Amino acid sequence: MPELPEVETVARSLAPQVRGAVFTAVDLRHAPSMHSLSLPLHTLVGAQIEDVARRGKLVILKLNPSGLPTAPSLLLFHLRMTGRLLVNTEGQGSHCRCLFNLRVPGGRESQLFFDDTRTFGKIMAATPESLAAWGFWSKLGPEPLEMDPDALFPRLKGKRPIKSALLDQETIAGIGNIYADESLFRAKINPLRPAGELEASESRALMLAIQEILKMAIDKGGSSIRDYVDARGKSGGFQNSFAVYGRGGQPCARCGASLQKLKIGGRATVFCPVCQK
DNA sequence: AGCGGGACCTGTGGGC
DNA sequence: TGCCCACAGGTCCCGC
Repeated sequence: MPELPEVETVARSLAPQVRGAVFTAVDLRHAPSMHSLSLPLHTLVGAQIEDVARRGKLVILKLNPSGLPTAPSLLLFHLRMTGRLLVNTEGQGSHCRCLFNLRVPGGRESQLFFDDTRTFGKIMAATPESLAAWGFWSKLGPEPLEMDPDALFPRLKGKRPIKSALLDQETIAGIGNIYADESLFRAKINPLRPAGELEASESRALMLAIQEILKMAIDKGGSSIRDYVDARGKSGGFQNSFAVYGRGGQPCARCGASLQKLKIGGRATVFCPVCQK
C-alpha cells in the first residue's frame, strides 16, 4: 500500500499528535508484526518521541531513549500493503497489531495504534547500530525528492525493465507500483525498456517526472485505493488524478490510444503503447 | 549476478 | 444469491 507520498503524509499527520509524548506501555498483539532484528518493545517504555520522519517507505519515530542501557533511540514502521498508524482511534478494519500507550505533553493519556489487516507490516525498535545491520536499510537507495535530476542515470543498469528498476528500493527509495507507472507515463517512457538502455536525457526526464508526481501526490495527501488513511484517519486524494494506474483499456489522456495492461516483474502495469517510447 | 516466480496474509469484487 | 478465483499499494527467498 503506502508508497512515499502516503508514508510522508502519515509522518506529517502523526508528528503533531505524538511529538513530546512518552511511552508508558506497549501491548504487542501480533508477534509476527515485529521485525526479526527489533529490540524488545518493552524497552521503549520511558522513551520520549522527539520527532517523526520518513525515509523511503519507512515511518521513523526519533526517540530520546529511556536511559536503560541499549535502549532504542528509533522506532520504525514499514506499513507494507495495509499498515496504518492511528492515534486515539482503532481503525475501521480494527486489525490492531500493536498498541502504544503514550503520555502526551500536559499529562493526558493517548494511544497509538498500529493496525494492519494483511499483517505484512513490520515494527522495529532500534539503535543506530542495530539499524545499520539491517540490509534493507543499509542498501536503501537515495531519496527521490533530494536527488539531482542527473543522479538517476548511473543507477540504471542491466537488462531488466525500467519499471522493475524503479520498484527496486536500492535504485531509488520510496517508489511503488502506482508512482512507477504514473512517472513513466509522465516521462513518456515505456515500462518494458531495459533500464540500462535509457539515454541520459531520458533518465533525467524520468527523474524530473518522478519528483513532480511525488510532490503532486504529497500535496493531495497521497492515494487511497482501499485501505490507506493518514494518522488522523483521513483518505488521500491523488487517486482521482491517476493517468494510467487502474486504467487499463481506457483511452490515453495524451493521445487517445487504448491503455495497455500487462504484468512486469509480477506487478500489474498500465501504460500507453503509443506515446510511451 | 540478475531475474522471475512464489510465499507471506486477509479482504473484496467480478464472473459465472 | 452465492461460490470461487483473481487480485491488491511490498518485500523476501528460492531457484535457474
